[in-house]
Amino acid sequence: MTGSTRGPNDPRRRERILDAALDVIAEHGAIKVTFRKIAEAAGVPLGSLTYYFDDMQHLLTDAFTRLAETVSTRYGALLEAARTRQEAGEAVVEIICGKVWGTDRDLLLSYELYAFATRNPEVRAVMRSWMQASRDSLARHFDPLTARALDALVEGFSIHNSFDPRPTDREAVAAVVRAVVDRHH
Amino acid sequence: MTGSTRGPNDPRRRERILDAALDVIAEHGAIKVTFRKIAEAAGVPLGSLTYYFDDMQHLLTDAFTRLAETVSTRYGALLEAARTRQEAGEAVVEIICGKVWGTDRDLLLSYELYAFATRNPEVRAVMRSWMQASRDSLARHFDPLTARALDALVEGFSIHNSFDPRPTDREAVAAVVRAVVDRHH
Amino acid sequence: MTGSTRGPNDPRRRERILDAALDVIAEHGAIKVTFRKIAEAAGVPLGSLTYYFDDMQHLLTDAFTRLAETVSTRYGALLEAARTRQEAGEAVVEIICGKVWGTDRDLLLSYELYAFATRNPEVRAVMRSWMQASRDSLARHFDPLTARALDALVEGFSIHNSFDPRPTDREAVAAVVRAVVDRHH
Amino acid sequence: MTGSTRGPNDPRRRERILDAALDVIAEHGAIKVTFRKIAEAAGVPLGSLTYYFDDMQHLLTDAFTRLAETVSTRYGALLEAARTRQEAGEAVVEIICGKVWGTDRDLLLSYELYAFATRNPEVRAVMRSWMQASRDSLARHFDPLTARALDALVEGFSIHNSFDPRPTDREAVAAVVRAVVDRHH
DNA sequence: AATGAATGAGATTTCATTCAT
DNA sequence: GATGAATGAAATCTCATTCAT
Repeated sequence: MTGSTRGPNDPRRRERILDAALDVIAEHGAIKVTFRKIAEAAGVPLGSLTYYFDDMQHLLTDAFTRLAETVSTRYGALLEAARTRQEAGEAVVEIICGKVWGTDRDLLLSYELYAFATRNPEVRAVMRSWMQASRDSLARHFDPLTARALDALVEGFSIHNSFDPRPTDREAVAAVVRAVVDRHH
Repeated sequence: MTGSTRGPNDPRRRERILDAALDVIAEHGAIKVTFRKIAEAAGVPLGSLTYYFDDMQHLLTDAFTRLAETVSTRYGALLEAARTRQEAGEAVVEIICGKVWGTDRDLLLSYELYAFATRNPEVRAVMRSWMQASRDSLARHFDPLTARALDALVEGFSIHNSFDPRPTDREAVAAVVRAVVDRHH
Repeated sequence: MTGSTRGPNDPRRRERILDAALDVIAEHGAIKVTFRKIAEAAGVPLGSLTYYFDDMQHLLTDAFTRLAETVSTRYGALLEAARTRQEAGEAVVEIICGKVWGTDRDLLLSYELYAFATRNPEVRAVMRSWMQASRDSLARHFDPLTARALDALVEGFSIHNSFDPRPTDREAVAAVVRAVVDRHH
Repeated sequence: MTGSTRGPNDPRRRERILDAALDVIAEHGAIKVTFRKIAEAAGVPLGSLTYYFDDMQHLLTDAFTRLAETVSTRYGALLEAARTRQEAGEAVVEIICGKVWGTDRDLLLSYELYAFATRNPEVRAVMRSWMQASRDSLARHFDPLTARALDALVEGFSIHNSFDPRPTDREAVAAVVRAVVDRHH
């Protein structure tokens, strides 16, 4: 009996439940999440959900919090790695056009997250931290307004591209980013 | 004999139900929509919901379609009204900072809309028309890429501002818009 | 405007509704009959059902009555046509093995009929007339008990054959019928 | 602590529900079965019906399967008990005229069963086993065709007698059975 | 006479949550 | 600590029937 992945003493179970919840939301939509579906997706007994989480509201809060933190971390890592303005600008383009955030799954989940956060102060706070963190990262290379503008571009282009049958390509996105970055000149 | 509340003469009932559905979503979130809440909000008997709509899925599809069309129309009107590049740029700023779209209600509904559209081809198609229409309006004054960039800015700034305790102010937004608009100079 | 098959002044509409009701029962089972399905099958407006019939109970009563009469007539015609004991015996075999009654549809409907008749004195009376009529026909060639026995054989073999992957064939049935007919010898 | 009416210890509940379902069908007809009536008859909470059975269709399938098995067992027991041709013939008469199967309740249920089985392969299979089993029992004393003929007589006489104000009496039935049994002589 | 839009009553079904073990 | 059988409350949905036209 090695450290099994289930049964009593399963330290990762809580996290697996949250990930499963996000999977279920991604697959069926928050509108159709049920305990049963989450339990099944997580491979845990039904009863353990209400054992770990007081109720669905708390479970979703934690799940969306986890999502925001995960995405924020990935997003931040790319920006932090940039050493120059040039690299920072390229990182922004990469975030928009690459698969950093632009995964269909993550984007879809972010819509659900925004909707949920609007009604949930706790999650809203996490989102704000994320927003602040990404701006701070950008602010190491750009002035505050440019940081905000780039952040807005990431958001807007990502969403529109995901619905667009002919998304704005990397070259074009880069041109817009350059214009915003060089706007004082 | 004014429009009675009963009998076969209530031509606007269908629309009233859809508006009520959006109200309920705005108030409680799509995650908590129920027929009962919608019926109450619309002031119609419960049974009439499934008389007008095959099931909840169809009702929501029609409601979100209506939302997309409404918002698109309002959005488009502002852009169409612009006679010069200058005015078009100001319209973009107005859309971001004014109450055209930025209503908390509409913004919140748009998150739910995006989430719903991701799973619903019919609604997705309406969203694409909307996106195309707003780009076409902008394209009367700007080149295609600038149109896309402005559209992305509207989306991104609106969302971020709605979550931001200290939103980017009108002056700052205008500066960014100018940079994008004048990016060739 | 020739004598159209629908619209006002449609003398056959009542019968078409009853036939449609039987079709619906045959297709979905009495357990799932609805006014809407019947109206659709009959090609008549929904409202005409309750115009012609007080309620579902009455409609079904009339439909099953019609069924019993139809089947009884067809059944009786074959027996009446027989001129000799020999022919009467052959008619019985034909009823069992041919498609006189043994249609899957009619047999299925007869189960529903029996179930319905058990609770409905009016329909039960029709069924009794039918039973009496077929015995009377048989009694022109056979003594009363033989008539009853043949009637029972028709019932029993028809039912069992319909469920039997390898039904009793015509030759075998004929042998049994002969044994019953000739039982005094 | 006897078997309590609540909590996880009610091993016979599933069967009680099925019996209650048959009771309700016998009383009101399959056409009017509802979860509520069954739950009341079984003395269980409404929610437990869909806990034990996916939906009404499954519940009825199981109930009719149970019916077919019960009746088949009782029917079979009488035939198995027969030691001689003579006794087997008497058992057949007893089945027709006695209260083995001829109960109004069981007969009525069998009409509903036949109707249901026609649409339900699972139940149809159970019915076939039953038919086969009773023929096999008879075949221990009679040739295969005689077995089929007796089986048909049981079916036919039982049904007709149940609708007949003056049913065929035991003596008469016995005479017919004898004729079939002795048909080679 | 005939219709079909409309609805209320009730059906099925779902599911978060409880709680005995 | 952990479970899953069980249930009540409420959801969705169906449909016979009514009734204005």
